[in-house]
Amino acid sequence: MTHTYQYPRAALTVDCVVFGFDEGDLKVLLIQRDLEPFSGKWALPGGFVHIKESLENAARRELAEETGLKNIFLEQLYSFGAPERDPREHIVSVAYYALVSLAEHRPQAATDARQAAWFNLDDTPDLAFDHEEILATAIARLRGKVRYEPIGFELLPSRFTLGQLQHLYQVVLEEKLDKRNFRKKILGTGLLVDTGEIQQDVAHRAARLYRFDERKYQQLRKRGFSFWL
Amino acid sequence: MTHTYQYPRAALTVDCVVFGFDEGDLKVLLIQRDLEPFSGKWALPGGFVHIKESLENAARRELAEETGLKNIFLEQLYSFGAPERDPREHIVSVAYYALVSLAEHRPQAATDARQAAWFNLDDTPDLAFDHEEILATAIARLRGKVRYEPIGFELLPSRFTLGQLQHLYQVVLEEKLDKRNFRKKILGTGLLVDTGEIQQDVAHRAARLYRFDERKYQQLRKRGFSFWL
DNA sequence: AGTCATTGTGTCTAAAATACACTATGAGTT
DNA sequence: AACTCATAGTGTATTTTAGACACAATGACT
Repeated sequence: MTHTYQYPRAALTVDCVVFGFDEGDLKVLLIQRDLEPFSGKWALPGGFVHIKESLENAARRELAEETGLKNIFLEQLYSFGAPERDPREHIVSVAYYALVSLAEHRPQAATDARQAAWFNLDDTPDLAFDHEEILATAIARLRGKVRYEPIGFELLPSRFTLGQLQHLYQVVLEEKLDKRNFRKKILGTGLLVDTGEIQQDVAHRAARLYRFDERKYQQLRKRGFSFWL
Repeated sequence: MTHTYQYPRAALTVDCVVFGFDEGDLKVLLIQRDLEPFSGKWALPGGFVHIKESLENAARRELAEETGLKNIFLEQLYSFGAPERDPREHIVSVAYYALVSLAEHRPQAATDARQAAWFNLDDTPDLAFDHEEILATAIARLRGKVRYEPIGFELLPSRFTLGQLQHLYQVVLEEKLDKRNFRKKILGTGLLVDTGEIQQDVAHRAARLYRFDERKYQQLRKRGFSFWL
């Protein structure tokens, strides 16, 4: 069955930049294309938006189909519509970015045949289409946003140590932070709750585990509080 | 002539939230629709994206056609794609926001037959489609961005007084600012150049006219400087 | 000469950011 | 048992930045 319109229409896709954090490095999830164009090249997970499907739903559906990831933090990034961005025809892509904790969303066996793999951010292969530009835009957004919204927690397991949190911020912001000042500031927000538990199986003094108090953050935010780092 | 595709496609539009500032108030430019759906209702200027046209070009073309505005500050805002946002069919809209100085882009005789008018932000009519949501998103973006990027200048004439600038910030941020502290901070950035001229035709002491030093800002920005207010 | 609206200017105080170094813990090694 | 190693955990003094605050200067208009 075919569909006919009076004027030509661009096709519409979604692409997702999935960031993962894993004791040490910030990574991005890529899939290897098995179809033309750019068959064999690495690309961001994504695909065509179905008719009568919201953009965010399309992004979540494609993520689930191509990478198995569900119920994760996902936010719209930017829309890319340069006419020559796809060699076939004019395809407009609405990009999203997602944050996951690698500890809680394990090795990502792609549910579908395509190969999916995590790449260190400073060691990514050449990407298909304009996906390098999309990735660069996503990195810039993550760096900018992590300072004034508590989204960094999405990259950590639900219980984490202050050391892990500081390390995450150092990797994302690409700058060294002072331990005492960092702890003072982050605990000063009152948004971290000491779970009473401590780290297990580490070859050094075990640290306390904290969790982020989402409820409290939402309450404070309504009253004009803003998160800063 | 018609165009046929294997799968149904959503249509693609752009919509523009044009903010104008005029000695006193922040306004938004709306047009009155002359076609169904929502004929007679006010709406954001915008229209269908042509095939092989970039999104930003489409926004600039529609702005020129519907409002006569050209060569203005324009930035992508967000994409709206809820399936029921247009009663006819699934139409995805990429929204942009624009900033103009009303002093330099005068009363806006719409070039095309449609009526265009500036509305005070706290006195806007009911809008067609989901344009109220788009407008709210644009206001939030403007408020957020004005603090850490020097985009406020786009709303003023190229030469302006510190009083006008302070007033603009007060209106956008909806808070009162201390005159001496404001001047100290804004002059402290080194990004304002005293043109040596002074205001004409005012019924009180005439103020110095400044201009924003765009070149210097771009240089500083490369070296990691960030604008704060 | 006086009124009016707005410009333009400096200091003191409070708050926040930054710099900085040692002891504590517990696993692993000898 | 003693030692090494890696990381956790803690406080103060200094510098920087933000915020409060009041009055004289200008120039058009009456």
